Amino acid sequence: MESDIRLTPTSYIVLGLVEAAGEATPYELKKVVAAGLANFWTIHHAQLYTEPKRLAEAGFLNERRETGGRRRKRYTVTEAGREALQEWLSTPTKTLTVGRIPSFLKLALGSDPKALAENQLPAQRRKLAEYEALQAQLSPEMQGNVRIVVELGVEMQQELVRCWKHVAERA
Amino acid sequence: MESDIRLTPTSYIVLGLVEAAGEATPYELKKVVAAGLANFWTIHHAQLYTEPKRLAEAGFLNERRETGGRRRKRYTVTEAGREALQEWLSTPTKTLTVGRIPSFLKLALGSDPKALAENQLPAQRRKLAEYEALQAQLSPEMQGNVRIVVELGVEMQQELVRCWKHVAERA
DNA sequence: ACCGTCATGTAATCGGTTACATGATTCT
DNA sequence: AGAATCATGTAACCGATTACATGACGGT
Repeated sequence: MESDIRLTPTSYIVLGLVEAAGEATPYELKKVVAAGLANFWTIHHAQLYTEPKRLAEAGFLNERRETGGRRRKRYTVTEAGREALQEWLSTPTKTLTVGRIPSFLKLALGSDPKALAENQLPAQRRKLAEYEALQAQLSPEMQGNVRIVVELGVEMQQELVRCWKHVAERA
Repeated sequence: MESDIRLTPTSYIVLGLVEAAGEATPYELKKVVAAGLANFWTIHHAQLYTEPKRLAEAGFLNERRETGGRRRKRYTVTEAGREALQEWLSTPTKTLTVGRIPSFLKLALGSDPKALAENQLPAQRRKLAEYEALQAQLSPEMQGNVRIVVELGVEMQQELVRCWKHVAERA
């Protein structure tokens, strides 16, 4: 019950997903992540095993081991976990910038704008198409914020395409 | 001369900045970073000491120690370093998505959209104003890509503001 | 019964972050 | 001279990434 661990975004992802599922195994989390979150936040399957363990040791999750079959671990959030999550959810974020955009970094470090844009633009367009496809096949009665987040993701991708178009046009 | 280290974005930042400066000490790099790059890529001063050392050991930088005064280390890029940098600069990036956006993550994990937007929007607007101020005071004959990158940064920030406006309006 | 894939983890590594510590300059 | 700040690094920690390894299940 070392309750004083540092909670990272990964922690809140686990807390949030377990909370939403009611109860979950790491593998189930993995599938949920792959189904959407993975599109705008990298998270590796190993973390979905180590992080719940960490959170359980700190008292934010309950860990229960199955007795039969695969004897896998099932997690539920504790009261403390729910509180920590709610507190985080209701606090505005400190970092207000878009994260790291590798292609912009290349530009900043001296890439030839024209050449880079010519490579980047089509790739960026393909990615946008992917996102829009994802958005299209979202079941209409999909509840909650998922729809909104996907929409925002599409908007950001459109903006990226626009950015590279500008660079390309700048001759 | 262990030439087989992994080169991370941080590596290329160091290579690129040293290349641009011709020769530099970690502290000089720190100042250059603070002057611009820091706005869209986090990098800690400790890395500006450890990373050049790593790169020097791998043969991508030359390390020369001052004899007098502070006896600090001055770095220049080697031919190998220049090649590695150029190769990276001319390769299109694999990651085509905007990086991690913490506020979007909160939304995805169940934040109340309305409430979050009301907090996020003004903060996001302030950040945008900062960027625009930075852009305005960019000396007009500032060479190369710096101007472009700052411009793209502003565009992305504007997009973020638009995103949160949409969320807010969605009632 | 066997094989391939799905499922479930652990271990090792490594870069990024936080903390600490000390040596030069500059200012009063 | 002493204080404050600037400059220069090292050390410890820790989370994220990569690799490895094994067990269960479904199909043939």
